[in-house]
Amino acid sequence: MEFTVLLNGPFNLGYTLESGQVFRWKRREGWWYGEVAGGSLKVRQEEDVLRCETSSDSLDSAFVTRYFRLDEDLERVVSAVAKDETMSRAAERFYGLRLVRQDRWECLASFVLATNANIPRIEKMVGAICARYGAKFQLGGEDHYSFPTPAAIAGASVTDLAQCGLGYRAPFLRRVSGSVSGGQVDFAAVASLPYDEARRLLFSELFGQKVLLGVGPKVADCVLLYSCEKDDAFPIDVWIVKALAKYYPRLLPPSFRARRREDLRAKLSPKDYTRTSVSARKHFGRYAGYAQQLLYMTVREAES
DNA sequence: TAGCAGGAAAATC
DNA sequence: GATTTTCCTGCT
Repeated sequence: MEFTVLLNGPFNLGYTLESGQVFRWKRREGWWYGEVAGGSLKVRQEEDVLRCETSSDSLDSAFVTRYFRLDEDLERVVSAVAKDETMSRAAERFYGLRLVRQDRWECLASFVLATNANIPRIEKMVGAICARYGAKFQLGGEDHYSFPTPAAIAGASVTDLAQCGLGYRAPFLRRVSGSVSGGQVDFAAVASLPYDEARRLLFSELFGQKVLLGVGPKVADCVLLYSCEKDDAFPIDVWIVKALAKYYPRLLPPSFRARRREDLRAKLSPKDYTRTSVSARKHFGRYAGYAQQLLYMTVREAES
């Protein structure tokens, strides 16, 4: 199916897909190709129009609008976030960057794999589990694979999963898949609750065991921000630590700053993660997640 | 609560 | 080509 979506607010497809929120999009000859919702979506931006081609009728303009959150007022977000020099420059430099609304299960599984990895590596791992456990479909003479269902991964052996280059992540992914396919994760409830309660739900325990083993504060924040519309979630990865140290040192705990002066590789302890999260969310406000995304882009560009 | 293992690939030197 | 780093979490 071919169609166009008329943009009635700021949007930049490239910034949005290159900001590390999604792992199944590739740019080729001016087009972006992504596997979403069990099908394929081919998109390019022509100023204020998105030109789309999709593999199924369910991937329509309503889906695209929903996925890219095009019905939301980005100007309002920008004006709320661009309160100082750093943020207004970032908002201008990466104007049109949006958070997407991706599939919750896919987002959870992807970020469980994201520990101790970089983006090319994550894309490789995700691609491998899709090719092995996803449903195959054809488009444009090519094979494509949908993201596997939780049951498909839960039914695999850890050894088989490890074959996809997951390493120590394989048992975590399988456990998480089992919890999700077993109905122990109520994503709808997570999405409906405010940040703190939603977060608690992701950390809930059953028989004294975490339901989602392998999901710590960072992964939880990513799931809340990228798939549950918690725009005030503020995931803190190594890049955000760099950005905060550079532009907002006062948001980092003094003790951590001291340690980091000794060793630039110093990592946030769980306690420091919480402290930083609280101060950053307070500082950046209800759209802290957008601020985080802009900081990420800014510091990545500055370091490259 | 601090330190460390985990595991493979990318980035860096 | 070797070393370091990489969108971290769990365990001791």
